[in-house]
Amino acid sequence: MPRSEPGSRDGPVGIKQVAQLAGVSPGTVSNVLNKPERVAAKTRARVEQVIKELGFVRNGSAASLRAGHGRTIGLMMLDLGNPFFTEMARGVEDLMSEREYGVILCGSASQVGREQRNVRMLAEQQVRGVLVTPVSDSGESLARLRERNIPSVMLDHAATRSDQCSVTVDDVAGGRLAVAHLLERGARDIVFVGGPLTTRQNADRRAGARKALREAGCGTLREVIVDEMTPRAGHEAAEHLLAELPDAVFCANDLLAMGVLRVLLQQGVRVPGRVMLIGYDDIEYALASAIPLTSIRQPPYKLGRIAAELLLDECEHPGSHAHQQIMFQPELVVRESTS
Amino acid sequence: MPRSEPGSRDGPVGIKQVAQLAGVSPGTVSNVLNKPERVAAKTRARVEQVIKELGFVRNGSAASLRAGHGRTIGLMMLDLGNPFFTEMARGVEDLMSEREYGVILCGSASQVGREQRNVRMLAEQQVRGVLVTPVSDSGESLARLRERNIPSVMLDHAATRSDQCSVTVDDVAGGRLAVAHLLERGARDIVFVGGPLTTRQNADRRAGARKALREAGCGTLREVIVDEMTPRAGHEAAEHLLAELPDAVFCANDLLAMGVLRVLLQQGVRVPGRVMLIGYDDIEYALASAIPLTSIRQPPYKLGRIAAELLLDECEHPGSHAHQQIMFQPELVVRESTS
DNA sequence: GGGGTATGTTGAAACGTTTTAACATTTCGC
DNA sequence: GCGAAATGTTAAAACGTTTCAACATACCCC
Repeated sequence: MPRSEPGSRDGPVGIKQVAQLAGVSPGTVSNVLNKPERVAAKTRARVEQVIKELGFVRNGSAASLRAGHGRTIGLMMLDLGNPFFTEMARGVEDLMSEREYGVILCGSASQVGREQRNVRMLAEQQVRGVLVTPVSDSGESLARLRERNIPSVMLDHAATRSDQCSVTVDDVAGGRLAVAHLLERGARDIVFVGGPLTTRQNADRRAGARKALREAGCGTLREVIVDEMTPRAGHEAAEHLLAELPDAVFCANDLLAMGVLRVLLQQGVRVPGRVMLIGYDDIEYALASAIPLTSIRQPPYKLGRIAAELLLDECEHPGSHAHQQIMFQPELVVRESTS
Repeated sequence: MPRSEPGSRDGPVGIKQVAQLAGVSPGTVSNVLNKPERVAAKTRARVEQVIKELGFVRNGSAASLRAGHGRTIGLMMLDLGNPFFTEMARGVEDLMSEREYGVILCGSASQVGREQRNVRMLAEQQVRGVLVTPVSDSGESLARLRERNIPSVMLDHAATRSDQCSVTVDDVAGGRLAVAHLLERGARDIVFVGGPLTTRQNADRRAGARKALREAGCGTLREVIVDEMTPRAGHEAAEHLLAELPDAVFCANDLLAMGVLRVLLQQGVRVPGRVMLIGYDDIEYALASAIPLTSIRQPPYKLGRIAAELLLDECEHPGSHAHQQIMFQPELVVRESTS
C-alpha cells in the first residue's frame, strides 16, 4: 500500500490538503475557519468533517504573518512570587483560554531592564496586545508598545493618559480603611510596616493611612520601611517594634503581617489584646493563620479577568473601543486580629 | 521634507530595509541574526549598527513559518492557585527568559478536556516544546504532541517511557519520611489527611506513609480523604478528628495542614503537646503560621528550571539529546509542630 | 602564478495562511 | 422568463523571514 490518499504526504496536513479532499479551494477552507457565516451550510459541514478526519490544525505562524497579528497576548507581571499577582494571572488565563487566545507570561521582577527586554520579545512574537503590571517607571516600555501599535492595559496601576485602559484598586482608600478601623477600635499609637516606598502600592497605602489620621484628628503614625514584601521582612520589622510596642500595626501586605504576627506571638505579646494587627490583600493563607488576620480585600482574579476583557475589546474592535480607567474599591474584612 | 531615507516607508521596518541601508542582501542580515559566526566581523558590525538605528525587531511569525518552529514553549500547569506550582512556573520563566524564549502559560485546572484544548492551541502556536504537569490521565495529550513531533517534558510526574524526559520528586519517599518522623517522636495513632487519591501525588504520599508503618512494625493509620487541597478542606477534615484525637496528623500538603492547625488551636488542642502535625511542600507561608509547621520540602523552583533546561536541550539538539527521568529526594524540615 | 580550499555573500525559492477582486450561480421582482 | 441583485466560490498575490545552492573573493602551498 504505497500511499492511502492521492494527495497525502508525510508532513503535517495543511489547508490545501483539506481543500483538495473536500473538493473546494483553499480560500473556502480559510473562510470556514475565520468567517463561517460567509460559506454555505452544506459546504461548511463538508469541510469541517474533513478537518476533523485529517486532524488538521491551522498553522498560527502563517496566519499571523499574513494577518499582521496572532492569537496571543502578553502578560507582564511585577512579581510571580506573590499570590496576589498569580491570582490575577489566573483571571487573565481563564478568560483568554475561553476566547481561545494564548497568554505569553513574563515576569519583570520589578526591574525596568527586564521589563524592556520582555516587551521587545513580545513585539517579536507579534502579540495582539499586552497586559502590564508596571514597575515604578515603565513609561518607556509603554511608549514602545504604542509606537508599534500594540494595545496595552495597565494592571494594578492607574493610567494617567486618557488613551490608555487601566484596572486598579484604590490603595489610598484601602490604607484609609485600615487605619480608620484601628482608630475606631481605640488604637492611637499606630505603626505602618511596608516598603519600598518607590512602589506605588506602598506609597498609596501609606498616604491613605495618614489621611485617616488627619480625618480623625487623633493618633500618631510611626513607620518601619522594609525593602521586600515577604514574611521574612515582616520578622525583621517586628524586632524593631518590641522595644516600644504600639497599639496597632498596619502592614502593607499579608505576607508582612504574617511575619510580624509570628514574632509577636513568640514573644508572648497578646494579639489583639495588647497589639492589634491588620494586613492587606486578604490572601487565602491569611485566613488560615493561627490568629485569623483582619485585612483589606482586593479582587485580584476579577482584576485580571476584566483587564483581559478590556484588552481583547481594544484589539478586536479598535474603532468602537472606549478607553476606561476602572478603579475598584477595596473592602475591610474584620477578623480576630483586631477584635 | 518628503521622506528622510530612500527606502523608508511607514510600516514597521523589515529585514529588507536593514539590508538596503547596510548595503548587503537580506540573506546576510538573516545570518547576522541567526548565525553571526558565519558573517565577517566588519559586515556584522555594520548590520548591527543599522539594526539599532532603525529599531528593527524581527517578525517572529515569519521566522517561525519558514523555520517550522518558533521561539516559544508551552507550560501546562495543573493548578495555578497552588504556590507549589506557581513557584515552579517561576523557575521555568526565569530560565526561558534568559534564553530569550517566550513561555505560553496554560492551566488545565486538573481537567483532561481543558488540557487537550490547550495542547491543540499550543500546537497551533507552533511552540517548540511543551512542559506538562499532567492530570491523572494525560496519555492522549502527550501522544498528540508526539505525533506532531513536539518535544515534551513531564513535570512532577515520572515518565514511564524511556523516550520521555521527566523531572519529579519522590513522593513515596516523602510520605515515608513524614510518618517515620512521627513514629520516631512516639506517635502511634496517626491520621493521613489528603485527596483526591486519583492524583498521583496523594496516592504516592499515602503509600509512603503505609510503607513507614510496615517498616517500623508498629502504629496505625487512619485516613480522612478530602477532595481539594485547600485550607478550607483542612478545616472540614479537622472536624472529623475532634471526636477521637490521634497522636499525630500527616497532611498531604501545607494548605490542608494550615486549615487543620487552625481548628485544633481553636478547640484548645495543644500542638504539638497533644497532637503533632506535619505538612507537605514547605511553602513559605507554612513557616509564617503561628506554630511553624514541620513539613516535607520540595524544590519547585529548581524543578521548573531543570525541566526547562531539559526541554530546550531536546529542542535544540534533538540528535545528541539523552532522555532523562530525574527524581529528586524530598527533605524533612523539623519545626515546632512536631517538637 | 596556478590549482585548490576556506571564507563570505547573494538571489530566489520556499513556508502556509489570509485577502481581494473577479467570477459563477442562485434568487427575486416584475 | 429577463435583468438585477444577492450569495458563494475561486485564483493568485501578498506577508517577512530562512535556507540553500551557487557564486565571488581571498588565501595558501608548491
